[in-house]
Amino acid sequence: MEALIHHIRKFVDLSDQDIPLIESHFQRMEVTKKQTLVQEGQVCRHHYFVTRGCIRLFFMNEKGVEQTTQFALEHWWLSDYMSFFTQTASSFSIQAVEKSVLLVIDFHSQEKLVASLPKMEKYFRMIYQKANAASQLRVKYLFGFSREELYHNFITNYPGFVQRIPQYLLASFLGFTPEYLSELRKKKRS
Amino acid sequence: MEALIHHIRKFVDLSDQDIPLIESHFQRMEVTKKQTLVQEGQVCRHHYFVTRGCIRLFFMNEKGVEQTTQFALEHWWLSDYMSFFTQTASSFSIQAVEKSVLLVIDFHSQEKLVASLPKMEKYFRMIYQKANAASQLRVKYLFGFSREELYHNFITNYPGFVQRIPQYLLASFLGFTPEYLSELRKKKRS
DNA sequence: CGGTCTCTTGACGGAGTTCAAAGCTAGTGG
DNA sequence: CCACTAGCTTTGAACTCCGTCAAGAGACCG
Repeated sequence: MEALIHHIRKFVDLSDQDIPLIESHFQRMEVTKKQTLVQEGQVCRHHYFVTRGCIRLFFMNEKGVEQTTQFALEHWWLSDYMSFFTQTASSFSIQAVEKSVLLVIDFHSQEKLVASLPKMEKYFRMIYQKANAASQLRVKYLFGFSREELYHNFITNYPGFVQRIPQYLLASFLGFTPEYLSELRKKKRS
Repeated sequence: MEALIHHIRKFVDLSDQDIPLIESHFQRMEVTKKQTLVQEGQVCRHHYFVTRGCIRLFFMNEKGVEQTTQFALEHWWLSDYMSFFTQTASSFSIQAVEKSVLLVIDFHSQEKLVASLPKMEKYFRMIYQKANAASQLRVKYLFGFSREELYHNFITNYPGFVQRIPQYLLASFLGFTPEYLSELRKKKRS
């Protein structure tokens, strides 16, 4: 839980008595590699905070291939926000990429928490604002760069992360096939 | 201003004395077609609420072609959130697509407003949450559909909007060339 | 060590781009 | 209110990036 409290304190001031109140709304959860947290079509009931490990958001495209759209590493939040917010069927699945430790909060607990503690309302407002900013830039990269450039950007910006995940997930995240990724790697070497 | 108040009331309850306080933080602004509100490289100082008309977010790609990433119609919010939130150089431009009426609020006014009126903290939290949900779905569509499918989805989901904007903006938004859009339209007719 | 999952290689094809040129439309000023 | 022009849209040909398919080589796990 300390990781979460520390993260919240980057955005708002918490008094010591706020902490148990916040913690009481979350549950700690350990998941194994490839464990599914949410299945496309079900309601995404939780908002996930990654304490350790890595999870991903993905969907199945028309050809039956998994398309990853987001990763969440340590100290990132993730959910299918449409499903979470409206409590309707999810259009994504969520799965652990590695053995991970998560803190989870369900929709009603989150609403109760922000209602009872305005600091948390502010915290989530800021988290969402940041996520929004990141999405806008993501879309800019997707439109502004060729797949080859996306690959080069990614490996230079997140060299450590590239080590952690299999190639096929990276290809899926960048929006191309493992075969083409392999070709790019070869090109780079020579 | 009524449009904004009405919009806020869809998310939170406002008392009558809240209204002048809220209104005092905004400025009304009329812009002509193609008027630039923010130039890529400058700080995006405002958050824009569209009362009437349409504005867009775009950037210049390496080939010198404008790439539109978002439109905002009546009752939508728009900004370069990274620039707005951190008050650093923007990586997008914002321009009016048509003659429009906007309500604008600068970063410090918005922070003051949400600090003085917790309802507005909640309102913006919800606005950002919705925007987030929309972004996730947007990325899903971008990855999951071919450009031709994106085009068909768009014209069936937003038939009225297609009438309002020039073809080349639609092409830019969907991520392909006006030439290819022209080809798709021809294909559709026959 | 055997089997399954992951990564690599290469040939081929097709969706979408680029370039250039001509036709069309709409806004502007006279 | 018309005429002119700049900007938008259409066409078509050549080209390119990247997907598909199929087959082989590693790598990892029981």
